Amino acid sequence: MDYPENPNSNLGFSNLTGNSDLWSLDFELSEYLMLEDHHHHHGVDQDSTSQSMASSEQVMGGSSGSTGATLRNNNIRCKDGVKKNKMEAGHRVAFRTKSELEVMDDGFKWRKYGKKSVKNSPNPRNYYKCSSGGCNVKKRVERDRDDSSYVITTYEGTHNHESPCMVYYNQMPYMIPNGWTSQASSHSSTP
DNA sequence: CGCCTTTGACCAGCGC
DNA sequence: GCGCTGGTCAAAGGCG
Repeated sequence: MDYPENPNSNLGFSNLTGNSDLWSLDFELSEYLMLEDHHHHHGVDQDSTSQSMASSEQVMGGSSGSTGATLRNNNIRCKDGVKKNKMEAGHRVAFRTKSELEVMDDGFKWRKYGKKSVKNSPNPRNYYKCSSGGCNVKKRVERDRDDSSYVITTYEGTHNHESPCMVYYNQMPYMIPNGWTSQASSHSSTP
């Protein structure tokens, strides 16, 4: 496993191509959100994070406007925002995708640790955490309360390890749908 | 046998 | 201070 050093591999969900069936079903990126004080300018920076969402913009731009991305433009808002500074551990990104499956394989392995129902929403919210030891990345998945066909996924934190199964295609990280199962227990770094 | 989901309890922050 | 809401824990069970 000798992958080139790629700084933006922390995101994990960088590029979604039509390979993964799960995402390509109705994958349609209506909206992305970046919280934290990580204010980015409009398409100026070539930062790793912006690169990932740049590819996201391609998806949302390329898809037909049937969904009306701006329709729900103010639907999702950073309500929690930066109320607390304790979680400076990483960035926070929220995606709103159209999919029947709420659990999308982004190349990482997650362990569910909680489920709560949100007020004013008929659908519960699921809390996941990265299974890798020492990795504190958390993920929050809920369905849009207006359109239950949409799924809002919020990533929080930065992975301190590579994606269990990621192949680098040209310059872009490229994800394989579900192949990580075979090498889940490669090494245990925690004594 | 190990890892994962489930589910209620617990806790902390905020508003009133 | 109390209640609400959201986030996490942890025990117990399930599945490969």
